[in-house]
Order: sequence, then C-alpha cells, then structure tokens
Amino acid sequence: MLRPAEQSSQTSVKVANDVPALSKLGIVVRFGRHETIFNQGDEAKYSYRLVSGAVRHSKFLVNGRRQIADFSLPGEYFGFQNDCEHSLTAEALSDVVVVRYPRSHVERLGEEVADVRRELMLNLRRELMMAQEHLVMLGRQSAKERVASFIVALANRVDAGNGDTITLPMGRQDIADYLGLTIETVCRAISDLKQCGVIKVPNRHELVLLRLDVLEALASGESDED
Amino acid sequence: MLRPAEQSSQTSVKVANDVPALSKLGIVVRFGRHETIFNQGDEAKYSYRLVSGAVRHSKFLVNGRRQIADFSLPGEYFGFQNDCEHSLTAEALSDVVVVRYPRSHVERLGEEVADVRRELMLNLRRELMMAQEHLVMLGRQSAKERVASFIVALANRVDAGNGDTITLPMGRQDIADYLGLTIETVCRAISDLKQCGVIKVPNRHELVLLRLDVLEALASGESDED
DNA sequence: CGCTTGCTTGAGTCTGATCAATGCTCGTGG
DNA sequence: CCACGAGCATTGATCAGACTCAAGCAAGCG
Repeated sequence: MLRPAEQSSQTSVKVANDVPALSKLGIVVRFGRHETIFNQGDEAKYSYRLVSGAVRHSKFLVNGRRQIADFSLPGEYFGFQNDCEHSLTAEALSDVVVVRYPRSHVERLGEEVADVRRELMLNLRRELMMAQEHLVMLGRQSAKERVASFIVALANRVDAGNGDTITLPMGRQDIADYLGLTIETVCRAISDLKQCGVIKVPNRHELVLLRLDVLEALASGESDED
Repeated sequence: MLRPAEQSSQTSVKVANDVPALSKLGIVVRFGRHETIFNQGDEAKYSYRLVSGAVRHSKFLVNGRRQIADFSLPGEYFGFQNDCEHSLTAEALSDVVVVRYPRSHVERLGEEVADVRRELMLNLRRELMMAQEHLVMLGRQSAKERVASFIVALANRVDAGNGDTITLPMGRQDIADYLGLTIETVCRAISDLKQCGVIKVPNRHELVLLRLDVLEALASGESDED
C-alpha cells in the first residue's frame, strides 16, 4: 500500500477550507506509520494540514524520557507555530496523508491577507490554551482523572456523545507519554473505568462511551466519585 | 504606600521599547500585593506590560487545586494571548506597576502595523514554547529536577550566573503550584540543594547560585548526579 | 504455527503527599 | 524596646498512589 518513503503528488488540492487563500500553495505528501515528519530542531521549512491518519508531537529528554505535547487529528493544522526551527518532533501514528505548505509562502500570505493572519493567530491561541489545560492535567490531576480528561477531550474533538464509539489512533504508551504516566498506570485506569461501567473497550483502538457524565465529573476533579 | 485599590495616572509613558507604536496607547496602573489584575473568564478588555513587581498567572480547579502557568517579570507583556476572554487569572505577587493597553487599540494596531503584528506573534510563540517546556517538567521530571529547572529558568531570565544572587518574588506555595508539587516537597528539594552546596539561601526571597553547572545537569535530567 | 508486538495484571518498592509540630521574621501594640 | 502574633517556611513521621519489575495474554503476521 503506502510506501514508507515520502511520496508526493504535485496536484494542488482544496482541503484548506478554513483558509481558502492557502489552498493553492499546498501539495499532498504521504508518510508511513512511525515515520518522522519533522524533528525537534529541524529548520521549519514547511507547515502542514493533516488529511487522514494521526500525528504525535513530542519532546525528548536526554535520558530517553518522552513527553507528548499534542496529537493531530484529520483536518487540523500543525507546524505553523515556529518561524525558524520546530520545537517538537512530529511522527505519524499511522499511515498519514498531509498537505504541505512552504513556510515562506505562508509567511508572505500572512503579511498580505488579513484573513490568513487572523487564522494563524487564532490557531496559535488555540494551541496555547490547549497547552494550558494540559499543564493543569499534568500538575494537579490524579492518574484516573488524567485518563478521564483525555477521553473526554478526545470525545469532544470528534464530537462524540454517550453511546458513541471513539477511535484511539495512538497506542497505550503514547497516551502514557501524553499524560505523564507509565503505560501500566494508564492500563489500570482504563480497566478501572471499564469495571465501573463508564466505558467499554471492544479492542485496543476503540472505546465506547457509556457514561460521559461520570467521565466529565472525574475529569473536572469531583473527588467523591469512584 | 501603594493603595490596594487601583490608581491610574493618565500620563502616556515610554516603556514599550519593543513595540514603540504601542507606547502612546498605554496608561500606568498600580496594583497592591495579592490584588487580582484580571480573572479567568473575564472579558479581555486590556493587555499589559509589567513595569515593576511580579505577577502570577494561574488556573483554578473546582476543588480548590491551583496550577500556575507562568510568572511575569518586569519588562514582560501579558494578557495579549486571548481576544475574547482571559484563560488565566493574573494576580500581583507584590505591589505592582503595569502599563495597560486597551485591547481594541492593540488589535487595530496589529492590523495596521506589521512590526506590532510580528511582535504579537513572536510573543505568542514564545509563550507556547515556554508552555511546552513546562509540560516536559510536569510530565517527566522528578521533584528535584523540577526545582532545579525552575531555578535555572529564573536565572536565565534575569541573566544571572555563578555566584550571582537571584530574587524569588514568589512564595514557596507559588513555586509548588507552578511545579505541580506540594510546598513541603519544594522546601525539601531546596534544602537538599543547599545541603549539596549547589545554592545558598540567605533568606526566603533570595538565592545564591553556587554551582549553576550542577543545577543545569539536574534540570536536564542527568540522572546519576545527586 | 510460532514469533513478535503491544496490552494487561500482579507484587513489591519508592517518591512525593499528608498530617503534625516547630521555627523564623516582621510588623504591631503594650 | 520588647512581647506577641500572624504568616510563611522548614523538618519529621507516616501513608498512598504511581512506578518498577515480572509474568501472562491476545492479535497480527511471516
């Protein structure tokens, strides 16, 4: 199917519906599962919009520890935040299709078109706010609360409600590295939630929301619930 | 001395050296120690530049837990990140002098002047990168490493080196809430560092850097050091 | 079919939280 | 000027939640 090596089709596409002015600049590029899209420290030559698949954005410490800052889902932009070099490593969680924009063009468009500018600004602000929520999770929530928050956030992002099944495009280790936990702790928290009848887990990559209300209570730290 | 109630002198000032175009818009405002400058959820009517004192930016959870996202030191801007409502509560750590800019004017200037725009963008990016570093700390560093990181970051911000004395404008509880720890753990970590001869602590609000190299090693997670 | 890869569960340990007591500093009033 | 008290900071003892290490399990694939 998809080759691990980067394949580009030079067709311009109409996926950038949020920023129509951008659409003409992008080309489609594919990455295989676990391929690196760009590395922390790389010169930020391109920005991206994710068409399909999922991407993780992480930082690595000297001793091999990893912190995932964010996941990208289809329709979302990434790689816009830095002008000179990327501050995060972006890797494909699965086979991935992106639209790639040369940064220099994006930059110029930003200077010239007010709409693009506003959109870029808005994007940055959204990311900052998400990072702030993430800080609260890592700094002040228990393991179970973090896992609940994670599920609720994911559900909101794909607009899922009670009874709906959501897909987890990332593995347990990725969730752990996002939540600042170990894989075992994440597993146990998920098992707990399963036990309590709050979720169902038909398989590794799927999750059925049974009691979104309980999850939300846990996520916001209503400590008396178990 | 400074009254707790907000006092404004309607003189325009020349403090915004980074963004000269802004300087004419600002007025000087004072806040007393522990006064709230704005609350999470408040309409973002103003942006600020800190002239003197220090400010903490925090999020509160329902159960009273608090996560501090950032501190502002003299010369720094804050309250620019949101267009509609503030996502963080800003409080004066000490008596504080700020220059206050009406957001609507900032917004307009941003539309019209490329320099201002670039500066605003840069500011947002800086904040996002700081938040990402913060995430790593909270997610993947031990208590001692976090405290070391905190000290190193502060030292860098005020451009202090070995032998220099740095001022801690915040209390221990604030440090704890920034680092996602308890006040006791922060104290113990500081005591440890004192014990190892890495820092000296002449009093609550001052700290002498004796071995910045060791602090940096700890901060970056070179696990063999103690 | 057996191997690999990733997930789950269990047992024991350890780091950091909690609870409790004491110390220090500064400002206020006798 | 000293005594007192408020507000933090520090230190100690104990506890618990999350980590580590270790084993077993399920699914996918060559």
